[in-house]
Amino acid sequence: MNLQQLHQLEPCLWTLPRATAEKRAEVLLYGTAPLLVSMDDKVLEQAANVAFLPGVVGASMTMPDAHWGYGFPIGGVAAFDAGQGGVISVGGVGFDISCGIRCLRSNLSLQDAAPRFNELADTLFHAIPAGVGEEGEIKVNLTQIDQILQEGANWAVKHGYGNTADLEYIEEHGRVADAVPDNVSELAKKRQRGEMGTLGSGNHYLEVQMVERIYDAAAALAFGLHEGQILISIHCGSRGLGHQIGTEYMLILAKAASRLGIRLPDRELACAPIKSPEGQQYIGAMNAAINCALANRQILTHLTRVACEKIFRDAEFETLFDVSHNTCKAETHEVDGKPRLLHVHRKGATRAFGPGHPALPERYRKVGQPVVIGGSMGTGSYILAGSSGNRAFASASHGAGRAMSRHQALARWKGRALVDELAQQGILIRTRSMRGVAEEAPGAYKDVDLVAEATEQAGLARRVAFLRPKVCVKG
DNA sequence: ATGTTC
Repeated sequence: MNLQQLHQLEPCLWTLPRATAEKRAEVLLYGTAPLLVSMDDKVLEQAANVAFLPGVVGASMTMPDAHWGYGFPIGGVAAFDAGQGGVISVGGVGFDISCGIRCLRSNLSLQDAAPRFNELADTLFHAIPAGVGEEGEIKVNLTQIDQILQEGANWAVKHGYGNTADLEYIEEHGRVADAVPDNVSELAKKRQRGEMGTLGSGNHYLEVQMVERIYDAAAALAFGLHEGQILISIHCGSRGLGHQIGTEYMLILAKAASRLGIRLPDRELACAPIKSPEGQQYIGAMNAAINCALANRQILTHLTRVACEKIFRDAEFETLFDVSHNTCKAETHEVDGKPRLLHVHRKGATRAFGPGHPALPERYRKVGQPVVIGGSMGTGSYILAGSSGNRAFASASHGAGRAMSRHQALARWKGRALVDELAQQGILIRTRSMRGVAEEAPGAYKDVDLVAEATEQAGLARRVAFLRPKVCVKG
């Protein structure tokens, strides 16, 4: 991205100046100059396109890890006011609805665990179904799917996957309201029958990590983190069901936009007014998919515990938090001094409520919401805490963010060589797809350290801990 | 991201 066309407002905040006659909202890009320079021009173009959508409030924004996505940039945040013709967009949520990260903290130290990492890697690889279309041993029927879409992680706990303590540390306590299973097609539901408790593919993973560095002692204490501690992070989403909903509603919302005469700067921005029948229908289906993803991560949490207990008999894994980073949520935010109910699209962006937010579990309320920046394979991840100040409608970065396409990565790296290289660095990879590993090469991503640093400098969230990967089951 | 070109 060429920075000449931008105006720098702060060290980590940039804007695209408006032409006088132009009727669009502001465009705000969070990040350092080097991160922005490394981004494709498409990111700016897409963020500017979003600023033209009806009812956008404040600004169309991008996080420091942004990259080119379908319609909206990944790492994009935009809020809409239903009362002002605001829209809901499939591309603003993403196809992997409620993709996110479940983070578990353990009572194991690196010293305890390291001698058995090989065995742990094999056991987790065996216990966690991963790969495109891969099904697990758990089969559910369509009636049960409807219950899952309604009850989210609560359904999983009720059926023996994990415990009620987990629920307190999931966004919305594991279940979002206003899910409408009837708005989800039978095909979407059928695709999901064998995919509950599966990891999926692409950038999804299960990683065993060690807390290598603490940045904020008070927040680390609240989050139950200390140096040398073993954590497990599970990155996955709503699998076939969410993807099928995205595919179907892309068409439905495109037709609605055309029927209502909404002019789209890019056809990939298919959207409908929040108040329209199609908009409401999608919101009901999307919420159902969020519950599906929350249930999926809850089941995976259980499978992870069972696998770990085979190796470490006294191991305990508590849910630190579960963040979603592909959602649209109705939230109240203060705009020009007045509270307003807004539909906040976060696509490849994490909700990051600051200290004192009433939605946070009591244990974390003083320090802010745990935010996870999942790094690329083998580089490391960060846990942060939401900052006060409510910047970007309380949002933060979600990962390292791609720096090159999957295609480019395939041309440049070989999966087998990467696995060997990472093993030399003490990182054990288990995968069914060497092609997937090549696509996910660490070099195909931005530097996660720079993303985390910029996230903090931009005032979006503050760093609490750095996690070093040890074992990675790759989707 | 995705029963990876229904």
